[in-house]
Amino acid sequence: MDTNDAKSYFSVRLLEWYDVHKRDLPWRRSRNPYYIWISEVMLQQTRVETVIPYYHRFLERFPTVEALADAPEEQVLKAWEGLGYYSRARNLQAAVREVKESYGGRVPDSKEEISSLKGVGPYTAGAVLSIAYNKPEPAVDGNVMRVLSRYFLLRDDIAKPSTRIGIEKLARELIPEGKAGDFNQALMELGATVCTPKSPHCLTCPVMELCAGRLEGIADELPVKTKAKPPRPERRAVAFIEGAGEEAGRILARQRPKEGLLASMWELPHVLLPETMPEPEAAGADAAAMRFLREKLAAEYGLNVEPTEPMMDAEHTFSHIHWRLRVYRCRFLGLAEGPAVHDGGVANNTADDDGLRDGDVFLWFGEKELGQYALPNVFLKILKQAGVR
DNA sequence: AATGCGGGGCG
DNA sequence: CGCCCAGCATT
Repeated sequence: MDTNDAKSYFSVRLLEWYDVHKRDLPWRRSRNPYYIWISEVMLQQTRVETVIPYYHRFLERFPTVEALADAPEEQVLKAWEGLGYYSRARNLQAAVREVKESYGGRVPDSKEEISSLKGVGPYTAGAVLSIAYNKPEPAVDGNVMRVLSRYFLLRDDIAKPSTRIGIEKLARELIPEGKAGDFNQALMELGATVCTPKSPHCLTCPVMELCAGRLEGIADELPVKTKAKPPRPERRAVAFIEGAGEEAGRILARQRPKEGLLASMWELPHVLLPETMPEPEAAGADAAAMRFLREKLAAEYGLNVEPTEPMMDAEHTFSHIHWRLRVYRCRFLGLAEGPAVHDGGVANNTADDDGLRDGDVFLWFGEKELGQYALPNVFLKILKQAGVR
């Protein structure tokens, strides 16, 4: 069996299979490059079932390049709330604004131009060019690297950037004339539904007969991938601060800095507990944590509270940090006020170890604010469990 | 090349 | 409940 035979067999059988087995997905009902682009950005690191409701809501709110370009960033972030990797939303809007200004609102169809847009890397560029414009460009994501590693028995570590380059070259050679969009989607579809990471369904695979990984009996050991290092643990004390009088029933929230982790998102104020603090189970741990929380919030933000009792625990794992949160109910005493940065908010500028902050914004959160500003899922869950709405 | 950046699903 | 999934930007 010649390698070229294995290649053409793969492409032909895969396309036949896709024609019969492709899922009916919302973004497959259109060739609108803007729609395809939105779906591809949402699908980065995110599974299809999660994306579908976001995709519908996002396009309902921002139906065109123009609409998204002209929207306040705050609304875009809110529409992205819960999807994670929020820089995707920020980059997407920056890119769409560039498309409006420099390309007359038309999503560019050349590799160079589309790749120059913020948040558009090799995968997204190839996906939009092939699916929306049927250009013969590879679109290599994790699915594709897994499928091709198995079929061609590639033992290179897919965690290495150089491996992706090599697989892109291979994928480019596999694209049948005039069928780039369907072929790339077929490759990813196979990875998502048949050639799955664990216990692949080889017996229903359209290319099983010539799959080198299966024939060698090691399909489920491929692809080779070095493991990521485990997230560093952090324990944090969270302040649940209920308003009184005019602010009764509302909770004090803080907007995070414009850059870094969860940029610009809203959250309940919290502080990192030193590793020297006693474990939560230890006697006196809560008393120590509440004292630390009070002192740190005052020093860091000029926020004066009196923690009264532990309310609940929560956990949240990022790829690189693991948060163990303990939420403490607090009595609000006052906030040193600075110039208001956010409409209706209370801003406070304080110096800390890093120098002057760019302005800490606090805001009482009620139903209206919850519907308007974006919070990470972990804080949404805390508020929901506390009965705030 | 290594690291920062969320959230969800599965066995 | 521990483990796995993984594009793009920055450094």
